[in-house]
Amino acid sequence: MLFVIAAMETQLSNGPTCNNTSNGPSTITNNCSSPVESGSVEDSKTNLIVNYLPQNMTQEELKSLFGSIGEIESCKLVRDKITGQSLGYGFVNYVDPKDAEKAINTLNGLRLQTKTIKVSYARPSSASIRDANLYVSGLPKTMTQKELEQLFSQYGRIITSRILVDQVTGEYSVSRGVGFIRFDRRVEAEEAIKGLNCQKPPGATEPITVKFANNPSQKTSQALLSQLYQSPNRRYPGPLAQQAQRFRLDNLLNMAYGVKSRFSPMAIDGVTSLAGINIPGHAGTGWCIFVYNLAPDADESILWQMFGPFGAVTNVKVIRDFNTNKCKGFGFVTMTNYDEAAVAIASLNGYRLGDRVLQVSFKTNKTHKA
DNA sequence: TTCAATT
Repeated sequence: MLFVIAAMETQLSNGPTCNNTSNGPSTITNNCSSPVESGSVEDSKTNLIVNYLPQNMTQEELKSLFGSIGEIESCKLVRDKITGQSLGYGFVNYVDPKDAEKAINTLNGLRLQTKTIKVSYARPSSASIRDANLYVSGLPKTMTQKELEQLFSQYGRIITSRILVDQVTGEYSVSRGVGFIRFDRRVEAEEAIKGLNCQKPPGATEPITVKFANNPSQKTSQALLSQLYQSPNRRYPGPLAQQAQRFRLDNLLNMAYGVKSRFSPMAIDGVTSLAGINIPGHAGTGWCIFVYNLAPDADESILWQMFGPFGAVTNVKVIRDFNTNKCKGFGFVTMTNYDEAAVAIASLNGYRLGDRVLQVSFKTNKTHKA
């Protein structure tokens, strides 16, 4: 894979900047790559951490890219211990501190494929900065990243923060009420949990949940396997498939002849985020469907198989217990088109899967319970 | 038995 230097962004004259693009966490506070932040004498002036690297970028390519700035003492792409997959970040240690500074000024914010890389000074490796990452849920949908940081900053220095959003449509995006806060030190994260878990943020009606984040590297083999189903085959025997196929054919005919289905609230689709009105199941770009009464051993593939034949499915999720990894009895499916989602619901609600009768509906806005 | 979420 080649990385085109010509795609380099105009960071050259701007100096160190924070990466506030949508593909990675970012700090609001303007300290994320400034040399001034390294107050400690122990802080290296040559060692850089590079975040948000494209998944397929190799250590050699990382070295090649950063070697264009100056002589590199060492370079390491961090990989998953088991799978060998890149974890999307790495370290580059220069011989000359001036080159490290130059690399920040030149390469921070560089766009590589779908990513915008972040280049900043690495903090000294130590036990105290490990496991300082928090997962926060139940946030008010109106809370901004800045407000999130303000809430947590009383407990320590925030390294990165992020609020997860539904897929961005133009300028608009909707918070999923879930986010991350990485503190400088673990003790700060512990204090934040004590102080904020199960507490209502100012003005909020519901308490938030604050806990240590999962380690992303311990992504289960099950989760990795489920990615193989991102291209589900559409073979699904039985009358259901025929119903689904007939509907798809109807859709094609409608498109060809300009016939508008009696469903299709497409007109509302484009304005929901502007008007702030809530339509069941509607989340930014698709229609979220609640599937209830799944078996404990249900997995993502069954959802792909059931819903795929009805049309464009962008996401499926089986909700599992964190400890047992067994399905908690429900899951979610996101479909792009209202018509297809509506037919899928009409067809699959009451459907017998094994010895269970499924209940399928648009997702409602039942409130978060910690 | 009825609505999550893990950059």
